[in-house]
Amino acid sequence: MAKAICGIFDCVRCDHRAKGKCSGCVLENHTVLAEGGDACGIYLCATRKNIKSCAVCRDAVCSFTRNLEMVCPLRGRLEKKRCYSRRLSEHFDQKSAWVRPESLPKIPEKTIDRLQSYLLALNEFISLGVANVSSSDMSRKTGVKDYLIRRDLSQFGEFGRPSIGYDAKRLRGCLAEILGLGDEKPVIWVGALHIAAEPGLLDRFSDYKFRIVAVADPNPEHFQGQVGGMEVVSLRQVAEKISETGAVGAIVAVSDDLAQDVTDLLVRAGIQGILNLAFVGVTAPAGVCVRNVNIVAELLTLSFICRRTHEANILDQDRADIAGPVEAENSTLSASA
Amino acid sequence: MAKAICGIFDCVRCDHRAKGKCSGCVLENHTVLAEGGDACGIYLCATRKNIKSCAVCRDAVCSFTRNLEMVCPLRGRLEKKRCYSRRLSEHFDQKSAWVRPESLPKIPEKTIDRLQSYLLALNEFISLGVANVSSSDMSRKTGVKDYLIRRDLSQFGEFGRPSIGYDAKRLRGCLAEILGLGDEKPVIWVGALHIAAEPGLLDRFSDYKFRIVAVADPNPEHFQGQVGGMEVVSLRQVAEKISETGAVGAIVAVSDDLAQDVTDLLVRAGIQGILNLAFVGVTAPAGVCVRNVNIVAELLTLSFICRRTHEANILDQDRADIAGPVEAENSTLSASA
DNA sequence: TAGATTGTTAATCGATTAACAATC
DNA sequence: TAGATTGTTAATCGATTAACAATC
Repeated sequence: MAKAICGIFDCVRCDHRAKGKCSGCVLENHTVLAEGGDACGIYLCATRKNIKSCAVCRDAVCSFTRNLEMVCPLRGRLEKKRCYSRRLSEHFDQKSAWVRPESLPKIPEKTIDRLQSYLLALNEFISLGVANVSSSDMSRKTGVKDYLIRRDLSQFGEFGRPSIGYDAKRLRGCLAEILGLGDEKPVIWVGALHIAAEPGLLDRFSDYKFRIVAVADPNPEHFQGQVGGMEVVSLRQVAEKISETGAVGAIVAVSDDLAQDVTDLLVRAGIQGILNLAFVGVTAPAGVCVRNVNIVAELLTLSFICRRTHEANILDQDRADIAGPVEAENSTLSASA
Repeated sequence: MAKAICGIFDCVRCDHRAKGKCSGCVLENHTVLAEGGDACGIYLCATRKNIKSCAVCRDAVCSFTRNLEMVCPLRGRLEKKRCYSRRLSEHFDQKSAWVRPESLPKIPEKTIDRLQSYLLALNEFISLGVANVSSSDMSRKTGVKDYLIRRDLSQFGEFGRPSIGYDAKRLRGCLAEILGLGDEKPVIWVGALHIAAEPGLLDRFSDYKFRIVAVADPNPEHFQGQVGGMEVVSLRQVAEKISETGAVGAIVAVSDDLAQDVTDLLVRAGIQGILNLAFVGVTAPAGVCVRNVNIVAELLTLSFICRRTHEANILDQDRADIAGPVEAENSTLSASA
């Protein structure tokens, strides 16, 4: 029986390996084992993704230990057995050895949004031929404070090296991995108008590995049953189409009055995430993620902020005027008493 | 000389009246004085908008005092004069008499977003014929906690009555006022593709008093110089068109590579707020508000959240499995030692 | 070794939640 | 008066900022 390459677990007999995935892996390790020989998925995952490994790589300190608990949920179990504990402590530093997180740490949405801007910045740096970037380099490009960048990144692992910074290409790879840019994400688009108008739209989404696998519309006949080379099905066929294509996400771009009905339909058909582009918000039961991108709402918020900034400026000006020329008092105002 | 109707200020001689607006008014009082007779703008504003007034309305306690400082920036000045202080304290309760806010309180964007959902909820209640709604009614409809609704609203004034709730129509009016739904907001649209595709789009914006006063495009010839009954001008003519139409806001719906250039162009032309719909973010100098509505970014964030929820569930399941059948240990795993 | 830069721990800030006095 | 509901004050929570030890 082949010994596991990492020297700690007998991965060959691990049922997680048999399942072809490491359940807790935040780095979407789902397909690694399918290709592997005798090496365990954790090792393959770590090296493939350029993440420092523990027992194999040459780095003196394993920087992956902090996340190992996530990568393999069996670890906590092994540590409690005396026969394994010695080997474990040989390979992993003590501070994280007995920590067992109750659940995956919650990542705020704001952080995710920022990760995306880091990715864009890295693309620029790489196209400029920069090999290493520091958090302050990225801060200048993105406008996000350097310590916040470091803090955001450190939630997912240790990607940088003190005094050197981050390897731009490696970090880009890791961010793409974290954001799931590498995986195909099958999506159904409901409401064919936008696609009909902008033929290149589907391709633009596929750049980010969102593959529009189906298009539906309340009135497929308006489009002669097809747009951009794709069949347009009716709302009645949506559920069937979803199970056929395996779509997990949906973009809802129908009229305001249909938005909620279409959402309900999609939820019943088992869609897990919905992006709603109508001018009204929609809701879904717990377990289904919904994001409402309401352009009118954004515009209203924008207009509110503009107006308020404007008024605050005028108010400040008035205050300055009053504080300044005191003698002007009598000329501009008198009491009614 | 006409005495001011509120009995406190001699508004007729107030230079703010001459200017035709009350600078600090959060309720967009800018046009009130133009129509008024001898009554001061503050009084007109308060009654017209159904906000409780102080010296004229019959309510024993003036609930508007908290905001009066904002409404008329001259108040603080008058209070410091002994001859006015008695009259002031007759009309306004003591607790707010000497408070002088340094600036307009900052309203978080999240609050603005919520105000819009309150407005939608109120519309529903009103269409159902409901006259009074409590914060818990609204909470049920919007999903926002009742105390948060009350807190949000109280930042703009006192709109409710204890034990009765909020007058639905009145509150709707106030919210519309606060959000600036009553005012025409002239906007220029750059990138004609969306409009060409969706002929009714401009009308949908005008429902919220966003009036698209001009349309520009990098290639106006693609549209034979017009879409939806509007002339399409080239990017070169944008600045001219903006000053001609008085557009204060802009919607940028051009290709990713042009988005930043168009933004810069608009900023130079004096636009105050920009809504960017490209798949990349744009930046503008301080003083210009920018909102990036990046659909791909939203979709990525959505997909991240879905995936993470999914993985957290699996992890929990695994933990439950491990905690449960201990005897299964030897059958699924063995050590390599 | 000195300077630079990371990842982490402690302090601050802001938003939400809870509690409650005031009011109808 | 009792019950309901507001607007506000205090407590909690979470995110950002600052400070710094560890590392290269």
